[in-house]
Amino acid sequence: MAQPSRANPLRAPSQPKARSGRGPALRAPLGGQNGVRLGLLNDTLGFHLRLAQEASFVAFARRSGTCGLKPGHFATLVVIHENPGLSQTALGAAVGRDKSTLTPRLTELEQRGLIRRDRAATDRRSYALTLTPAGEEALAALTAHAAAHDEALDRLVGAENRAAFLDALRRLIAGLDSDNR
Amino acid sequence: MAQPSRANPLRAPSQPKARSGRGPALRAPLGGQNGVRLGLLNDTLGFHLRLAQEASFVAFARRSGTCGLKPGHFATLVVIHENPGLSQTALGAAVGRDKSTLTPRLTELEQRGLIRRDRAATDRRSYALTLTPAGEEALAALTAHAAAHDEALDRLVGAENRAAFLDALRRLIAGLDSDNR
DNA sequence: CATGGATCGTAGGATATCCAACAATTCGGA
DNA sequence: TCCGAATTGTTGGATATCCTACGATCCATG
Repeated sequence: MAQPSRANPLRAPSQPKARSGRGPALRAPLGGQNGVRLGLLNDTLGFHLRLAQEASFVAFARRSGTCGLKPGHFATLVVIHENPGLSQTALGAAVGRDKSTLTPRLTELEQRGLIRRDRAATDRRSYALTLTPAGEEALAALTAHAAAHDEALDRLVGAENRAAFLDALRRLIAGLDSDNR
Repeated sequence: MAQPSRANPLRAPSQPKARSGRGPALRAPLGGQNGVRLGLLNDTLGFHLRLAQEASFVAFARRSGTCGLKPGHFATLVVIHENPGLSQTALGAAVGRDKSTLTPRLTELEQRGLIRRDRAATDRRSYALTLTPAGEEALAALTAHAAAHDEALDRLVGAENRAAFLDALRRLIAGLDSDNR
């Protein structure tokens, strides 16, 4: 049976129409606050995990973009800072990216003068990654953005829930990671 | 100052070496359980959100792959099932994907006979999406996988924490989404 | 000290995703 | 009624990511 399709909340978001046309396009509210029913999805951890992560990613990108660096660069710089001399493979394992994904990212960071890739003396296959002074500066700037970002997340999660929330995420990571290999 | 690099836990994961070489490659534990320090990342919601989401995605993909469908297909089918006749744009808004991303996905689902795209009578620009009987069957199979998956997530999060965890995710989605546009 | 298996970083191919631009269509005002 | 603005789905270009394959290198075992 075909939908009556009159005053049908399912057809198109049909925004209030008034927009001061700046930037890309207004995105419709996610998670089915449109009048679109999500059914099973409504009570599913996995789906909400995805939406929350993507929203967080975009929000962080908006902040960090002001200094010409994207979210992926942040984790990269932090880990190099914390572990000077580590290899690309080890870096990838730590930040959760394939080593082949890091190749162009590190090339770019090197060309921008933020990191150094020295051939490791003890193993000439690998590079020893370090931050340059400029890299440390960039990291400091990014760190400020990251702090502000995580504060925003904290406010949404609620300070009293933060620890439990983070623990739950850690359990998911540890538990699923052991499955995923 | 160059790293001494002897007994240096930062160089390479250097797995226990014994592997029964099957499948792709063993992935090193994420989240810096390698001996690699994560520094700031260690206490950051955003970073853990990303790792948890990706792990969940991969885990679900492994389940759903057994019936030839990927995670993205699940949300698509659920929402069409719940909202027969909706448009591609409305679907995209609900599942959090750009309409142009859905074009090839819907084309594929249509070719596999799982959905129908009828031109909407009232608006000939848009399609009215519905599930075919085969699509309903596929959805049923996927739903079983999804249920098992979310049970696995529930176990890791802890039944007593589930509601609070989900609420926190919802607050993040709602709060960040309003920023991200 | 040879040699085969493991590991390093890179290159290439495949996918998924976004945004911008487009033709077709709809809709709201003059 | 007519026209400009908005919307629909598609296309094309740009990224980010993964996996596989590869040459170079390392290392454990003979």
